Amino acid sequence: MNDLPRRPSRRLHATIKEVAELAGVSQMTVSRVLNRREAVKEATRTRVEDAIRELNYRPNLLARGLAGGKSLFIGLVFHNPSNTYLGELLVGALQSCRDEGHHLVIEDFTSGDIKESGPVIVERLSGAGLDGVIVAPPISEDDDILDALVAAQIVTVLIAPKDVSKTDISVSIDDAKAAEEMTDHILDHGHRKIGFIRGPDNQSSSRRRFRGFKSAMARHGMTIDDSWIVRGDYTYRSGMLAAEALLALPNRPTAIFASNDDMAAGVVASAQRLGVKVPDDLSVVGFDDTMFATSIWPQLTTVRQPIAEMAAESVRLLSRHLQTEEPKDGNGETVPDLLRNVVLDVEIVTRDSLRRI
Amino acid sequence: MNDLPRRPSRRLHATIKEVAELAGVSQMTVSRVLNRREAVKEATRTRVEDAIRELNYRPNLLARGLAGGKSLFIGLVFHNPSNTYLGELLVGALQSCRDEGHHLVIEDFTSGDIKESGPVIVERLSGAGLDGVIVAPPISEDDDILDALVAAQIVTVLIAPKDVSKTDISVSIDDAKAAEEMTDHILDHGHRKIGFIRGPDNQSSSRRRFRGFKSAMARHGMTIDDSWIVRGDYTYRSGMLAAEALLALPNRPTAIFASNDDMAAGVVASAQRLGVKVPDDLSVVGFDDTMFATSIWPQLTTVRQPIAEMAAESVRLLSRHLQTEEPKDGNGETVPDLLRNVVLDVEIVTRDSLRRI
DNA sequence: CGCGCGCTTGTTAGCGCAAACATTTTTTAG
DNA sequence: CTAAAAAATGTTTGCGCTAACAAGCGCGCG
Repeated sequence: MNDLPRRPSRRLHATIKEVAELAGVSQMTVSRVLNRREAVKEATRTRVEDAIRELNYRPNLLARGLAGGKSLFIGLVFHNPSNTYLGELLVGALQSCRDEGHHLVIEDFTSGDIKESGPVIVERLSGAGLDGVIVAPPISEDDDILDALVAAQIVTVLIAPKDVSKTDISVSIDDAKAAEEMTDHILDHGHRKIGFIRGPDNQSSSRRRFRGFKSAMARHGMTIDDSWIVRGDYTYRSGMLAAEALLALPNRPTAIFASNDDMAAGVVASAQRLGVKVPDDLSVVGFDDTMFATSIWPQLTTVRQPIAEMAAESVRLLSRHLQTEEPKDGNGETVPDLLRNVVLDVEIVTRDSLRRI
Repeated sequence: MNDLPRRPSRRLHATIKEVAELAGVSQMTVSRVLNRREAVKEATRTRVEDAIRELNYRPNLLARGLAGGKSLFIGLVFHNPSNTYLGELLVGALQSCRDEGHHLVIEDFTSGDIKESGPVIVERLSGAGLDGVIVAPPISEDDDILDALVAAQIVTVLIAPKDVSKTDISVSIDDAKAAEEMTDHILDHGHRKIGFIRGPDNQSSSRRRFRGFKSAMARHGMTIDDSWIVRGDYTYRSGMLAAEALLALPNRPTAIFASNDDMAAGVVASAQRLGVKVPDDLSVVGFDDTMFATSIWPQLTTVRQPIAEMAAESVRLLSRHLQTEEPKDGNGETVPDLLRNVVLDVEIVTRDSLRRI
């Protein structure tokens, strides 16, 4: 009868208190070790770290958040992203949120009309009690919404914004440089006749990718045949159409650089339909490394955007700014040189759709 | 000069204390109203609810979790899902987590070898201090891992499991029925010669879909020509290959039912390559309604799986079980008739790849 | 040699909420 | 109409952690 402990399903996790006891220090010291912001003597720190390891201690995020006073809620705002993109975004953001002790609140504005939703979005966000928001494209390109966000004094991190100003916080990749590298890559494979499928002009990434292509070509002293530049709109269908146009040319390109994977997939489909073998008769490369790239056959050589990493970095940036930006009433203590605009590296992934000639 | 509002970034959120004051009751009473488990007089409840509304009070999840002793962390376990699937899964789960006051912890086992990871996965999960986990396919079909989970006494909800036993908690769709309906749908469009592309045999969904197809055909008194049944493996490439086989047949089908969208997309690509127009010369339908369905051209008529809803429901189920299943010492109070196996409805979405003949 | 200063560590006081127990009010029964 | 049970509400306590301040310690300098 004595065998009923009062707490049957008690937390198996050690608390900071137990760590403190084992290490022979106060809880506060343990907390300091955990948060690495204040000085702790090397010997003490080691002792504490050993105790942490021994007890397999993991701080309780709830308690930490509560005590710290920060509500720790971060919003992730998006509008009709591809599921692919969203999946990666979420994984990255979530990962980072865990590390930083934040909570992700999903704010999907897909249903609404993006035009009208500036104020609506802002209202919903500020009503949600969020400490800050991360804005994914294409909302991150929408001036109206951005203005509204600024006006509402919501700390905001933009992913792949139209242009980085000093006023905003952002994470992006260097589309132009990436496109340049990919163009170099194609040229390295011996191609000289390279077709390019542009994206829609209203997306800044699209413009930057085209610019990168042009400058690589220029750098190599190649002239660009205007008929080899076709405009698409980032859809599969537009890729198909563009490929039909390109392949109907008397002097047709040996390689096509589509500015995203959807269009590249469309190109491959069109080529196959027209009896043009990829990559034997035609090389095709894309951009983004979405699921399309590996789902179709042949798999696409493309540029991998570190979407998850961008999201993770956004959370980190936001977190840091949230911690510092507490306006201390009047005392306009300027935030030091906090990173505001991070540009992440991009990588060319080689698969089967580009061949050396 | 109407200067700065008092506290620029001070907690905009009311606390339970303020609500209590406004309603003229104790904090505890407010808490009771919020948690609806104990008796509160109608009049009091109304007063409290008014106060809550007036102050726009929202309970602090952190504090609630801390005080309640439940850590509220739910794990979502997956292995190499398509990003599409993952995106939907996450959105649904996250949504529901918010409603239920849980926190989602992403556990991605993509990197590891699924074969060997049974114990590893379990260890990582129990080490993470999770209260329960949701297991997405294909892990939810892996007996070893499931057994390990059961042995470790981790409360688990399976999404689309191999088969629903009385012992587990699951959310699934009725693949067979969905396939049956889609087959009816194709037949309704006048097709009599219907090719079917099976998925891999080791995935139970694949088998169920095939079964559904067969029973619909049988119900309509149609005999199935064996040469019209081709095996694929759920990949685009296998869809292409299958279509080539099917279209090379002397008496070829007028419609092809691929058991997922990836293969359906492959079929469309192959057909186009062979000069067979979709949907004019050949109708194609898929299953899942992934991003492929709308990305390619023509867009696929397919069966939409409510993935987000399944994830959301999983969280709800788990939450309910977590609340009830607290082993109350000896007193084996059986959980009442808690829902254990939920089957969600599926919907046929009509787009452009199926045509009436 | 003593004061003060910087470095390191400890102490105290909650964060917002719900569990456990205490108290008051209402209902029921005799 | 009163005692006891039941229902409704209040009080206290502490979840695990960190902020803010206090205290101990060693050191250099006048």
